[in-house]
Amino acid sequence: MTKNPSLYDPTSRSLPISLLQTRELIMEVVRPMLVRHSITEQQWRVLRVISEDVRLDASTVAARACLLAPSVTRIVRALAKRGFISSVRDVSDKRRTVLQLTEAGDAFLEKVSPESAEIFAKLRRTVGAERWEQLATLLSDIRSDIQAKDTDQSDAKP
Amino acid sequence: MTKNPSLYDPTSRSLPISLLQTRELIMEVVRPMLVRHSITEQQWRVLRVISEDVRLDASTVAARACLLAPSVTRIVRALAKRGFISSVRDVSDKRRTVLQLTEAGDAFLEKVSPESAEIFAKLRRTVGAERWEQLATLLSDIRSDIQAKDTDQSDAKP
DNA sequence: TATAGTTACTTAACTTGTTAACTAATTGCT
DNA sequence: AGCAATTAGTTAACAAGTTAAGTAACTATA
Repeated sequence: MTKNPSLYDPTSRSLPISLLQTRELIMEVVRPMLVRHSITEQQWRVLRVISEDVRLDASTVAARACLLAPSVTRIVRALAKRGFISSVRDVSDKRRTVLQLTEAGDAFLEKVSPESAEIFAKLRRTVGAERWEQLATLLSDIRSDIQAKDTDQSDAKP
Repeated sequence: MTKNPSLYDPTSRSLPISLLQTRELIMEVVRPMLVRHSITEQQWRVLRVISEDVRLDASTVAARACLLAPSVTRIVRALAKRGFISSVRDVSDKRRTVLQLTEAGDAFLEKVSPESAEIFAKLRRTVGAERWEQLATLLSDIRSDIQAKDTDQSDAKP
């Protein structure tokens, strides 16, 4: 043990660990569904992110799905091979890749949707709808705060 | 895009994605410190978890640090090699490995501590102490709820 | 007290993520 | 216009996580 344990938050209150543990607990419930549909967590995230916009470039998808560029390259290849997304070079900026959901990808999302909805509805009931919403809002607000601070120049080097 | 986008939460409110994004944003600030001290995220988690108890077996550490058993085997080997922890076979149950922080491990934690504290103090100010605490509490409560539900037998098969 | 079943951990093979170097395209500067 | 600097994405080498099988130790039961 540490001589001075108070130097750190208990891991149960350390935000990075806590966020991870909580996510893990939720994913334990969700994962069997993803396995049944032969899709990985990361592919699922990418699919969800792409479904939210008409057209999105690979970098944006990477940022929103919390993935690095090389991972996205691989995942995009896998999803395109399966026919769920199309990956086309941007005409106005030929460095960029434009990703779009295909009909098949859309159909897949709609097929999985009821199962997913049920799982999350159950979780939401377990946790309580109010707290569930509270957490979603808190996380979103906190992300804004940190990002705003990251972006501003108040502590940039002179 | 999906024909029926309302089937899913926007990824910005999907709890699994949101938890990941928020953690990632925090870790971006913390990671450089870990790199400076030549320790990986996972090793750091294990060290923190072990420091909280006098003696802990490998399985408990795995659960608390959100790691799988094979990963813990490797990480324990690395941390033991560096002299930060001791890994001894339990005398009363020879299947178990008892992990303990060494003097050197303790010293390491105390060396890194001020840097870590400063980083988190800054983050906490950015986010607001109240919201920071609110999030820690919410996450802890929600974990309890899900775990309680997992453990109870109300929906077990007959 | 055998022994079937379970638990704790390790090892091995495979799959993913990560870092760094590379290509191609675009932008900014002079 | 010309060229350095930046950006988007890929590839390749390596490190980490994951799954499955294996070993050793313990527990419950007949």
